[in-house]
Amino acid sequence: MRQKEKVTIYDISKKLNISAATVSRALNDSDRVSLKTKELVLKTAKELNYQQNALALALKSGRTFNVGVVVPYINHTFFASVIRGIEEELEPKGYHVIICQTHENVESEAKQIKTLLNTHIDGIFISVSKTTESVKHIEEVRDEGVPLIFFDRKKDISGVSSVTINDFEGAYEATTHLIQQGYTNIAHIGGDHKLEIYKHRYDGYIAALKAHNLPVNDDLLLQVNSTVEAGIEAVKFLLKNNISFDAIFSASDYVALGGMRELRANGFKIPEDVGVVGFSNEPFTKYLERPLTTVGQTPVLMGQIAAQVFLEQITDVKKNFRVEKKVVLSPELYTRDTSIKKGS
Amino acid sequence: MRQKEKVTIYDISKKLNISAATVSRALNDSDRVSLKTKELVLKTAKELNYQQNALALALKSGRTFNVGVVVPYINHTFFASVIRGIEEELEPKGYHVIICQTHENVESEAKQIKTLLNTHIDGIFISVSKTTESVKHIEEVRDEGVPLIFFDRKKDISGVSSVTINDFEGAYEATTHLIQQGYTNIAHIGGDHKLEIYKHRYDGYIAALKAHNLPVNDDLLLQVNSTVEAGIEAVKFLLKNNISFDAIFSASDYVALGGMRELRANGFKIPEDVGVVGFSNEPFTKYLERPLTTVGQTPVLMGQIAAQVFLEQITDVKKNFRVEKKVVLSPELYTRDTSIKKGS
DNA sequence: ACAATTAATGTAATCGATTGCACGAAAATA
DNA sequence: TATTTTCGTGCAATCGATTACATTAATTGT
Repeated sequence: MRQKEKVTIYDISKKLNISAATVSRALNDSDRVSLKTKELVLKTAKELNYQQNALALALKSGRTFNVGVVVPYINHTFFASVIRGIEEELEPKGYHVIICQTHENVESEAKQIKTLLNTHIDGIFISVSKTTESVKHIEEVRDEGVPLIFFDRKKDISGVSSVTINDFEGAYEATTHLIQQGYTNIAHIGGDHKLEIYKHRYDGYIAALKAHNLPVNDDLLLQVNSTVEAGIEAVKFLLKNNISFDAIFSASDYVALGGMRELRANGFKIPEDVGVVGFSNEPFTKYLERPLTTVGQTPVLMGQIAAQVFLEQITDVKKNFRVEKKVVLSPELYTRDTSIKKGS
Repeated sequence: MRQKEKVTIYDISKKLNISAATVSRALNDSDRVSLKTKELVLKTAKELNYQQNALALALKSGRTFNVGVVVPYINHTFFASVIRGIEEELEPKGYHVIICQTHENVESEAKQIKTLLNTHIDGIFISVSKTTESVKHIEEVRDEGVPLIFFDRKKDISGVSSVTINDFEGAYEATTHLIQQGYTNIAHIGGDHKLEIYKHRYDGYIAALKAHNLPVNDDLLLQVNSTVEAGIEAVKFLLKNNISFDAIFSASDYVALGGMRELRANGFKIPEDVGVVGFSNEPFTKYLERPLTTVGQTPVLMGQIAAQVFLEQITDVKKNFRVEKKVVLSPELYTRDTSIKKGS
């Protein structure tokens, strides 16, 4: 019921009739303590089940061994997997991961960062929200000297490292794959270009068309939210306006799913009449009766690498210089049923 | 580059030529400070952009406003959603959530808890790993006087609160639904009974059969891991041994999915030849071309309630008594395509 | 006008660990 | 033997905020 009184170095020092300073030095294996006392201290520390008080240490040293991760939503598979990657890499080094979600809201994002800074975390990992335009709250982190690492969704801020996916390449490959399968009239249902990732996917799509001498048709370009419903609406819009197309490259698996629903509802066969490629390799894509071709992003790896960049960064900070490291991971196309024309 | 020097109450006290004690009292709105100084302090605090040092406060008060959440895997939708619920409830009260994953490994679980305790968190939420049998490491938390709340997967320990789903009821309803649809030969592919949840789901299944005067056939009872592959294997096993069945109630959506794959591969039609019901309402279940009937668990709500129980607990601890609160949430059956016989 | 309250502020200890400086004792050197 | 090193410890300040207790100043009552 009542708190067990914690054992401190003073308890050890009293028991052995030596000063707390010596105990501290012994526990830290300082070479200024005799072997005899060192062993004695270590022994009694074990006996009394001494646990170092992390708070006192943090107050003194300024390091908490806590890092913060800020994401739009933690129960989105992608972000949860990145967090897992970070956690797996940092946990063995004694770090704890504090997670925060912004619900795609800048104000929330700014507030979360503020409280994280106040909690004296040793570093921050962030994937910015869709609504983030001003980056003042992010620059503040950098200016306080706290290591900051962007992952997936970044902003261009000098002196900040980032780990991202090569969205351009992923989109280019996906589009090229559709072209090679014989599709020539490929629609692109993308997302808001305020987020770099969607801009890059768009660019990759355009580049692939041009590389294969296909015309770019503005009618085939849409920007929608990343939901099943938005996908349904997008395809409805295309059909209603009699815009003809024989394939869809979607910047979101959810949108692709919605789109396929609507296409089937209108009698279109996939992949015979319309080929479909999504983006993200969401877990559900491979469980569909007709598994969806999609671009995979290796989120766990992304988290691990972000963590490694952080670890490099803190040793650099000690040396009092800042490196700006930009890591770009290659995506992988998972070629599945929805984009393979029969007999080809 | 270099750390901005943090502003402390001493900076304020120097600037105003008053003692740090008065500053502290003013900031805490004590009634032992004159209104004049109070305003003055508040004003200069804002001017200097003073931020309370959470570490110093934690060291003094023993409260860190951090809580720990221990789950098997954080990128499983269910757990991620529970965490989200906890986070949403506690964040407005100034708490931070520290997450840890055990990878279904007791040793890891024990270690995580140990380091959490050492970080002086204010409470721990835990869903135990599959391999957890001894509960010493968990009792230690209770004995240290740290509020502890089980969610979903619990162990019976006196003096510890829990928030769970009524798995019995969920299984009972799912099975009853199949019976009402006209299925009479229902197999149950469950999980290891070491986890209470699987035992309860099994019990619910049995109870439903008995309530409808259906015989319990041991051949129709399997225990497997919660994976697609295990589902495939399970159905293969049933078919190979010529065990006839016209429905499957699975304790896992993944297993149900694998089972359906294998059934279709063998020419069975779902739901005409075999009805299928899963458990968990994983996101993918509703995106299947033939959406899966499944039992939903309201994980976000579970997290929120767990958080509320925690908040009650800490006020109780102050009053120096412990309440053991057991909250059991009702699951909800999502009736979808895989269990509705045509024309019925 | 003087004692008794009350109001406002200051002093110093505390939370637990770390660390520069100082001190005494033993060992090495002259 | 006298003197300088070296070695092991202890003292006390520090990190930043809180709070019991002490102290001073202002106010009230008689």
